[in-house]
Amino acid sequence: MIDFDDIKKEWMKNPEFVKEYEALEEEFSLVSALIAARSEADMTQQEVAEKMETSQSYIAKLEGGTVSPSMKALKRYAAATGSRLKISFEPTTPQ
Amino acid sequence: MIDFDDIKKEWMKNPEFVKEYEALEEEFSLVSALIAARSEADMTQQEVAEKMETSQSYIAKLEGGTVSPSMKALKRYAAATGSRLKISFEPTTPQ
DNA sequence: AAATATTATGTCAGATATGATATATATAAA
DNA sequence: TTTATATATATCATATCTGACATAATATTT
Repeated sequence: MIDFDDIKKEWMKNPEFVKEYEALEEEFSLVSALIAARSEADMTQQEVAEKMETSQSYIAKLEGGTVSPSMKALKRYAAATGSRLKISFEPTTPQ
Repeated sequence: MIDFDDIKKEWMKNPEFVKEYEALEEEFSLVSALIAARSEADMTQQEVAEKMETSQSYIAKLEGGTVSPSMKALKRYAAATGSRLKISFEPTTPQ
Protein backbone atom coordinates (compact mmCIF):
# COMPACT_ATOMS: atom_id res chain seq x y z
CA MET A 1 0.00 0.00 0.00
CA ILE A 2 1.01 3.60 -0.56
CA ASP A 3 2.41 5.55 2.39
CA PHE A 4 1.69 9.21 1.74
CA ASP A 5 3.85 10.27 4.65
CA ASP A 6 6.87 8.69 2.96
CA ILE A 7 6.04 10.39 -0.30
CA LYS A 8 5.63 13.71 1.46
CA LYS A 9 8.93 13.24 3.27
CA GLU A 10 10.64 12.66 -0.05
CA TRP A 11 8.99 15.65 -1.70
CA MET A 12 9.87 17.85 1.26
CA LYS A 13 13.51 17.58 0.18
CA ASN A 14 12.58 19.84 -2.70
CA PRO A 15 12.70 23.49 -1.56
CA GLU A 16 10.29 24.54 -4.29
CA PHE A 17 7.75 22.02 -3.07
CA VAL A 18 8.23 23.03 0.57
CA LYS A 19 7.56 26.67 -0.30
CA GLU A 20 4.39 25.80 -2.16
CA TYR A 21 3.27 23.44 0.56
CA GLU A 22 3.63 26.05 3.30
CA ALA A 23 1.83 28.63 1.21
CA LEU A 24 -1.03 26.19 0.76
CA GLU A 25 -1.12 25.49 4.47
CA GLU A 26 -1.38 29.19 5.30
CA GLU A 27 -4.02 29.77 2.68
CA PHE A 28 -5.96 26.84 4.05
CA SER A 29 -5.75 28.19 7.59
CA LEU A 30 -7.41 31.46 6.58
CA VAL A 31 -10.04 29.77 4.44
CA SER A 32 -10.89 27.25 7.11
CA ALA A 33 -11.05 29.98 9.75
CA LEU A 34 -13.51 31.91 7.61
CA ILE A 35 -15.71 28.92 6.98
CA ALA A 36 -15.54 27.83 10.62
CA ALA A 37 -16.67 31.28 11.76
CA ARG A 38 -19.64 31.25 9.39
CA SER A 39 -20.52 27.68 10.28
CA GLU A 40 -20.39 28.61 13.95
CA ALA A 41 -22.82 31.45 13.27
CA ASP A 42 -24.99 29.08 11.25
CA MET A 43 -25.32 31.51 8.38
CA THR A 44 -25.36 31.20 4.61
CA GLN A 45 -23.03 33.16 2.36
CA GLN A 46 -26.02 35.25 1.34
CA GLU A 47 -26.80 36.17 4.94
CA VAL A 48 -23.20 37.11 5.70
CA ALA A 49 -23.06 39.11 2.48
CA GLU A 50 -26.12 41.14 3.46
CA LYS A 51 -24.72 41.92 6.89
CA MET A 52 -21.43 42.93 5.28
CA GLU A 53 -23.28 44.89 2.63
CA THR A 54 -21.69 43.02 -0.22
CA SER A 55 -22.58 40.19 -2.57
CA GLN A 56 -22.72 36.43 -2.05
CA SER A 57 -20.23 35.98 -4.86
CA TYR A 58 -17.66 37.99 -2.98
CA ILE A 59 -18.04 35.82 0.10
CA ALA A 60 -17.50 32.79 -2.13
CA LYS A 61 -14.29 34.36 -3.40
CA LEU A 62 -13.06 35.00 0.12
CA GLU A 63 -13.81 31.45 1.24
CA GLY A 64 -12.45 30.04 -1.98
CA GLY A 65 -9.07 31.65 -1.37
CA THR A 66 -9.04 33.36 -4.75
CA VAL A 67 -8.33 36.75 -3.20
CA SER A 68 -6.07 38.06 -0.46
CA PRO A 69 -8.59 40.02 1.58
CA SER A 70 -7.80 43.28 3.34
CA MET A 71 -7.98 43.68 7.09
CA LYS A 72 -11.05 45.82 6.60
CA ALA A 73 -12.83 42.98 4.80
CA LEU A 74 -11.87 40.44 7.45
CA LYS A 75 -13.09 42.71 10.24
CA ARG A 76 -16.43 43.13 8.54
CA TYR A 77 -16.65 39.39 7.99
CA ALA A 78 -15.94 38.86 11.67
CA ALA A 79 -18.57 41.37 12.72
CA ALA A 80 -21.12 39.80 10.38
CA THR A 81 -20.54 36.34 11.83
CA GLY A 82 -20.64 37.51 15.42
CA SER A 83 -16.95 37.05 15.99
CA ARG A 84 -13.90 39.15 16.55
CA LEU A 85 -10.80 39.15 14.40
CA LYS A 86 -7.60 38.36 16.24
CA ILE A 87 -4.25 38.81 14.55
CA SER A 88 -0.78 38.34 15.95
CA PHE A 89 2.78 37.82 14.86
CA GLU A 90 4.33 34.83 16.58
CA PRO A 91 8.12 34.49 16.51
CA THR A 92 9.28 31.52 14.46
CA THR A 93 12.74 31.33 15.97
CA PRO A 94 12.99 31.78 19.75
CA GLN A 95 14.58 35.19 20.36
CA MET B 1 -8.50 67.16 38.92
CA ILE B 2 -9.93 65.68 35.76
CA ASP B 3 -10.98 62.01 35.79
CA PHE B 4 -10.68 60.74 32.25
CA ASP B 5 -12.40 57.49 33.15
CA ASP B 6 -15.52 59.42 34.12
CA ILE B 7 -15.39 61.41 30.90
CA LYS B 8 -14.97 58.23 28.91
CA LYS B 9 -17.88 56.59 30.72
CA GLU B 10 -20.06 59.54 29.82
CA TRP B 11 -18.96 59.53 26.17
CA MET B 12 -19.53 55.79 25.95
CA LYS B 13 -23.25 56.48 26.23
CA ASN B 14 -23.02 57.86 22.70
CA PRO B 15 -23.26 54.96 20.17
CA GLU B 16 -21.41 56.98 17.55
CA PHE B 17 -18.51 57.48 19.89
CA VAL B 18 -18.48 53.83 20.92
CA LYS B 19 -18.27 52.76 17.29
CA GLU B 20 -15.38 55.10 16.61
CA TYR B 21 -13.63 54.11 19.80
CA GLU B 22 -13.76 50.40 18.99
CA ALA B 23 -12.54 51.03 15.46
CA LEU B 24 -9.60 52.95 16.87
CA GLU B 25 -8.84 50.14 19.31
CA GLU B 26 -8.77 47.56 16.53
CA GLU B 27 -6.65 49.74 14.31
CA PHE B 28 -4.25 50.25 17.18
CA SER B 29 -4.00 46.53 17.81
CA LEU B 30 -2.83 45.85 14.26
CA VAL B 31 -0.43 48.77 14.21
CA SER B 32 1.07 47.87 17.56
CA ALA B 33 1.39 44.23 16.53
CA LEU B 34 3.29 45.27 13.42
CA ILE B 35 5.63 47.55 15.30
CA ALA B 36 6.13 44.98 18.06
CA ALA B 37 7.11 42.33 15.51
CA ARG B 38 9.67 44.62 13.90
CA SER B 39 10.99 45.78 17.23
CA GLU B 40 11.34 42.16 18.29
CA ALA B 41 13.35 41.48 15.15
CA ASP B 42 15.41 44.61 15.83
CA MET B 43 15.06 45.83 12.26
CA THR B 44 14.56 49.22 10.64
CA GLN B 45 11.72 49.92 8.21
CA GLN B 46 14.30 49.98 5.44
CA GLU B 47 15.54 46.50 6.32
CA VAL B 48 12.04 45.05 6.48
CA ALA B 49 11.21 46.76 3.19
CA GLU B 50 14.17 45.15 1.47
CA LYS B 51 13.26 41.69 2.75
CA MET B 52 9.68 42.26 1.59
CA GLU B 53 10.92 43.66 -1.69
CA THR B 54 9.09 46.93 -1.27
CA SER B 55 9.88 50.46 -0.19
CA GLN B 56 10.43 51.96 3.24
CA SER B 57 7.58 54.37 2.63
CA TYR B 58 5.16 51.51 2.28
CA ILE B 59 6.21 50.06 5.63
CA ALA B 60 5.58 53.47 7.14
CA LYS B 61 2.08 53.42 5.68
CA LEU B 62 1.40 50.00 7.15
CA GLU B 63 2.64 50.97 10.58
CA GLY B 64 0.92 54.33 10.39
CA GLY B 65 -2.43 52.67 9.87
CA THR B 66 -3.17 54.66 6.73
CA VAL B 67 -3.95 51.52 4.73
CA SER B 68 -5.90 48.33 5.32
CA PRO B 69 -3.27 45.77 4.27
CA SER B 70 -4.07 42.54 2.51
CA MET B 71 -3.31 39.15 4.02
CA LYS B 72 -0.56 38.76 1.45
CA ALA B 73 1.13 41.91 2.68
CA LEU B 74 0.85 40.87 6.33
CA LYS B 75 2.29 37.43 5.59
CA ARG B 76 5.26 38.97 3.84
CA TYR B 77 5.74 41.37 6.73
CA ALA B 78 5.66 38.44 9.13
CA ALA B 79 8.18 36.48 7.09
CA ALA B 80 10.46 39.51 6.86
CA THR B 81 10.44 40.01 10.61
CA GLY B 82 11.01 36.34 11.38
CA SER B 83 7.52 35.75 12.65
CA ARG B 84 4.40 33.93 11.61
CA LEU B 85 1.02 35.50 11.06
CA LYS B 86 -1.76 34.06 13.17
CA ILE B 87 -5.35 34.97 12.48
CA SER B 88 -8.49 33.71 14.11
CA PHE B 89 -12.12 34.57 14.59
CA GLU B 90 -13.11 34.46 18.23
CA PRO B 91 -16.80 34.36 19.07
CA THR B 92 -18.00 37.50 20.78
CA THR B 93 -21.10 35.92 22.23
CA PRO B 94 -20.75 32.46 23.84
CA GLN B 95 -22.19 29.81 21.49
C1' DA C 1 -37.35 12.82 -10.69
C1' DA C 2 -38.21 18.15 -10.18
C1' DA C 3 -37.80 22.21 -7.47
C1' DT C 4 -35.35 24.85 -4.33
C1' DA C 5 -31.47 26.51 -1.85
C1' DT C 6 -26.67 27.14 -1.55
C1' DT C 7 -22.22 27.82 -3.30
C1' DA C 8 -18.88 28.63 -7.22
C1' DT C 9 -17.28 31.00 -11.42
C1' DG C 10 -16.91 34.80 -14.98
C1' DT C 11 -16.94 39.56 -16.21
C1' DC C 12 -16.76 44.34 -15.49
C1' DA C 13 -16.34 49.05 -13.28
C1' DG C 14 -14.77 51.53 -9.49
C1' DA C 15 -12.23 51.78 -5.17
C1' DT C 16 -8.18 50.87 -2.69
C1' DA C 17 -3.67 48.77 -1.92
C1' DT C 18 0.86 48.39 -3.61
C1' DG C 19 5.39 49.94 -5.53
C1' DA C 20 8.43 53.63 -6.50
C1' DT C 21 10.47 58.11 -6.03
C1' DA C 22 11.27 62.29 -3.89
C1' DT C 23 11.15 64.96 0.06
C1' DA C 24 9.97 66.40 4.68
C1' DT C 25 10.19 65.58 9.54
C1' DA C 26 12.06 63.52 13.56
C1' DT C 27 15.52 61.19 16.21
C1' DA C 28 20.24 60.03 17.38
C1' DA C 29 25.20 60.61 16.90
C1' DA C 30 29.24 63.40 16.06
C1' DT D 1 24.93 72.85 15.84
C1' DT D 2 26.07 69.76 12.12
C1' DT D 3 25.72 65.11 10.35
C1' DA D 4 23.77 60.98 9.84
C1' DT D 5 20.00 57.79 10.55
C1' DA D 6 15.25 56.65 10.85
C1' DT D 7 10.55 57.50 10.02
C1' DA D 8 6.59 60.10 7.91
C1' DT D 9 4.22 62.35 4.05
C1' DA D 10 3.10 63.46 -0.97
C1' DT D 11 2.37 62.12 -5.59
C1' DC D 12 1.78 58.95 -9.23
C1' DA D 13 1.38 54.54 -12.02
C1' DT D 14 0.04 49.93 -11.61
C1' DA D 15 -1.93 45.90 -9.46
C1' DT D 16 -5.38 43.95 -6.79
C1' DC D 17 -9.40 44.00 -4.12
C1' DT D 18 -14.20 45.07 -3.81
C1' DG D 19 -19.04 45.37 -5.37
C1' DA D 20 -22.59 44.01 -8.53
C1' DC D 21 -24.66 41.12 -11.77
C1' DA D 22 -25.50 37.01 -14.30
C1' DT D 23 -25.08 32.28 -14.49
C1' DA D 24 -23.14 27.71 -13.66
C1' DA D 25 -22.47 24.03 -10.56
C1' DT D 26 -23.63 21.61 -6.43
C1' DA D 27 -26.41 20.20 -2.65
C1' DT D 28 -30.75 19.77 -0.32
C1' DT D 29 -35.72 19.16 -0.10
C1' DT D 30 -40.12 17.72 -1.70
